[in-house]
Amino acid sequence: MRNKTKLPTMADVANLAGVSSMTVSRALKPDTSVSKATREKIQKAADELGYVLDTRASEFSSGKSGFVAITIPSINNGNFADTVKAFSDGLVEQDLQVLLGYTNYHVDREEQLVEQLLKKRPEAIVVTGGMHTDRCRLLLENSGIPVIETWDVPEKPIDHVVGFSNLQASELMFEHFIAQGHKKIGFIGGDNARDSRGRDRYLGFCNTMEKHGLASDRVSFQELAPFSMEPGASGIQSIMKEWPDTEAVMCVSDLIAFGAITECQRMGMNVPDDIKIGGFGAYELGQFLNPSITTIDVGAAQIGKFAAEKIIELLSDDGDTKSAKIVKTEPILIKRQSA
Amino acid sequence: MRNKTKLPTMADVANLAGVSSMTVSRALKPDTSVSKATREKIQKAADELGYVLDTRASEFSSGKSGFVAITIPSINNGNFADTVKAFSDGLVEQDLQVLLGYTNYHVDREEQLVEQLLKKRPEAIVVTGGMHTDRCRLLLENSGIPVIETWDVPEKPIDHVVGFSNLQASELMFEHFIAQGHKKIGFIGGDNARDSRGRDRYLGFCNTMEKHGLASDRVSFQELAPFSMEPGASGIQSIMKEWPDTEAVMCVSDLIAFGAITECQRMGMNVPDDIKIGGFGAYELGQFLNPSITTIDVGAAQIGKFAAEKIIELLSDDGDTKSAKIVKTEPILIKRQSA
DNA sequence: TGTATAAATGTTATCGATATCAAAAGCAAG
DNA sequence: CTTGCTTTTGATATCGATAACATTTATACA
Repeated sequence: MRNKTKLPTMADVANLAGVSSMTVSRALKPDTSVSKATREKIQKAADELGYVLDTRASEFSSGKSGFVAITIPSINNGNFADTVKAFSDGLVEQDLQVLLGYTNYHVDREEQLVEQLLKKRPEAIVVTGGMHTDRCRLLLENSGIPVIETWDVPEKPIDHVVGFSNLQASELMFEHFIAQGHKKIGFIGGDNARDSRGRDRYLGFCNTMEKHGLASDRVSFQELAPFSMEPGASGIQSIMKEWPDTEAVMCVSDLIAFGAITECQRMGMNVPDDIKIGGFGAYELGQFLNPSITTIDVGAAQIGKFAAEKIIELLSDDGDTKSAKIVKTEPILIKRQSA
Repeated sequence: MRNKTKLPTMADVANLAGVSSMTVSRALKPDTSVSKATREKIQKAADELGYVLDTRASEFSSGKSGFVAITIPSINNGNFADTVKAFSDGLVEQDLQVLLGYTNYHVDREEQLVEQLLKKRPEAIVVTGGMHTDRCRLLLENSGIPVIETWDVPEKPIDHVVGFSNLQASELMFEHFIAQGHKKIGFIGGDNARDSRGRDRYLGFCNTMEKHGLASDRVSFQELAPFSMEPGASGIQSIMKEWPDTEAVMCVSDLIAFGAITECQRMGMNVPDDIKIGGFGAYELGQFLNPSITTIDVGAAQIGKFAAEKIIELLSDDGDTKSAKIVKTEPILIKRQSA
């Protein structure tokens, strides 16, 4: 049955234990001066009433919310999940909880989300990427809390950054293709307007090709920004149809690469003998597929870990923070079978 | 620079706009009686100050927290991510936010998490599975809010349930194997002590085998409960080493099946010609792998959707709720290439 | 034993928004 | 222009915990 009666409050516990509510407040948190006997008495009373602290009141009163916010483009993406996991693991000890929101690769949704999150007065906020609406930027700038942009190195950072250059990262793959003697190279991407990191990877393609005097027209952009596998299949189909002599293709993520490789197999092509396919993100599945996927490891977990460390430092900030505002992680090429 | 000055409050906005803070409060939410002129004046003042509502104060004052809590075993799992996504999509319109926590398949961690979440006074809570510590159960029972257990049909539900029988679901696969004439059938699972849903799938194996007078000893349990692919590879290796004539194996999840299938390929075996491998969960990657993975679709998204609908109904509850306390989804076998 | 100091507990004011009730302003109809 | 109604706005108390300060009790040491 739905219990409509009011939940017990601290005052109820105080009454039952025969102390003041202030003493209850102290007894319920560690490292506060309450005698052992009193603490036990209060704990007993609290248990008896089934008392659970109301953090809404607590947060309101103390002015601290006890959590940090993080926004990611998609919840259903192993890379971002790794970042979030490392991030939250890094904050557990500080008694900081993580409030997670996902933007579905839409800046408008991000703006809405950031506003919602800020209303809850987090102690810091982490966002993915450096592309925001003007209002979102303003909200973040005026929030009065540390802001960390991740997974990218924006030209004009709002505050702190933990990320890497998606452009340089993708160049690693194309240099790898070119070093193997390939010239007819393609790229399968997503919606560049919505996903600036994907766009930068594409720009890495263009740059590298240009640098080596090669054409950069073998490109297929698939609609879906929430990366999944199907666009990889369609993407490779359309590239092979238009440019059947393509030698190597990089996909904007490993999931796309997965779709592309398995589609190649269904079309009777051998990867890597007939065509080389590279991915991005070092997803677990890339290790196990036959052929295993050559990819770029961007250190997704590391980003989360660094962001957590940064936040801990910023929140415990006695005086001025010494560490760099911009922390760069180093993407590396993981050479496997597919390319 | 870190802005240490206090953020503007509603009173500041009221001052600037020349009205009372109560009027500001009303102007900032829809469907409340404020004249158009006043509302615009207030909106202008709020924008000018960069005012963002403090929901901590708001929640505290109104007694409503505006969010619901959900716990899942692992953040890094497409199935649960689907449930969470559908769940949060279903609640967006109600202005209910979702606070997500993951238990890492540990009931102790779940207890801790549930307590943390309840402290924030959610308006409802959704947990995965029916296995809880005694204290966790008690906390949930005394919480005074709707509780929904999902992904399972517990024998003694706490309150509401949206789930399915993992035991019956896995039987579908074994009946499928047996209908094809196979007798030497195996199972690759995880840590049954921690994952009761995995254990039920194993029990489905035992039941079906027994029912048909077949042995159920071809089993490998891998340590990792946060399912990933590697255990599939080790699992199939150990089964094939001990029982080389095994004809069909079901894996406790598609990710395990993925690891098993690709490992078979590396060992030079053909799936499904040499051995049949089934999965569980209908993950996207199973559709694209060659061979595509025969699996059980449990309707992960549907579970989230139903849970959201239930919560909306329960929270808007004028009188007594009419709908069933227990909602069962219907797992189905998806026949593909691997089995 | 008495004084100094530390530890334990209590009192009061307060955080910022909102519920509730009260008052003022706007408006229609006679 | 006045009565009676609706719409809009305001004043005040309040949610439950905690910060800050005040007081009492315990402990140490001369």
